[in-house]
Amino acid sequence: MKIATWNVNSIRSRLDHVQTWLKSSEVDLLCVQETKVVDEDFPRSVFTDLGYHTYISGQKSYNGVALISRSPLEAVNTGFAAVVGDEAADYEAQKRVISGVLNGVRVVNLYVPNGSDLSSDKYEYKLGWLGVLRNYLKTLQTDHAEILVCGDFNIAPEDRDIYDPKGKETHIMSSPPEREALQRSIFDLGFSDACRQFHEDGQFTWWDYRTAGFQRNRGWRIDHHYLSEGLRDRLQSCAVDAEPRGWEKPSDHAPVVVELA
DNA sequence: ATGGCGTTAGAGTAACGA
Repeated sequence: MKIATWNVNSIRSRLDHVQTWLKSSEVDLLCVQETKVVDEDFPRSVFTDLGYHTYISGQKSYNGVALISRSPLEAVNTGFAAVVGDEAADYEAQKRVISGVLNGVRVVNLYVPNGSDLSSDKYEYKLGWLGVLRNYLKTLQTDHAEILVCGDFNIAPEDRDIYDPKGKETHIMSSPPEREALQRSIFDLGFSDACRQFHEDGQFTWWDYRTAGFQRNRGWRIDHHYLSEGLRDRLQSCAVDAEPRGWEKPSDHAPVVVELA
């Protein structure tokens, strides 16, 4: 089965791209971030007409996540609080988490806060959010042997995931505290980076709209698939599809696809 | 050093993203 993650930067602005890409990529499940739309305005029928089941958690203007699946998903839930309860109360307003079970695999679709810059309140929010993520995933692990955590993490795990890492220790998405939080919330729980099973470097997933970032391949790898131990042996491929980034009026992110046996 | 581009909201800019 093929599972993709893609930050579309507004599902309504990217509707044509998402439809076109769904048809050509033939993924079983597409995990979308930054839908930027309240649930009642989500363009559901477009995907229903294409034969997909849609599960959404959105809000006005910002954030928003969705699961678009060929088969119905089981046990879908949204937000951290559905799993960890009151501890996540401060993080429920922003819609950044949706999860469902496909063929026995619990798939978690995340839109990790950006953080703005290191002196911002949003940076503290990002680190706090990642702390709750750890408990959320630990709790899921008690019920599910096989978990895939994917999404826009807004963190480049290592310097080789940035086109030019010079000076990036004070930069959002690559500062040491963010990387340490990723270590605690993902790698310390036994998850592994699907991309690293196939690629040593490159594989950028985001290029800045400004300064012709894509044309000059000034990219960052910040969208990821993380696999529980049992899924590692089933991983057939992990690849960025940079093509839609070159289309007219693109999202600034490209989709990343994993194939599991 | 700053802003650069794109989206949303909503009517001129401002917030936000990364």
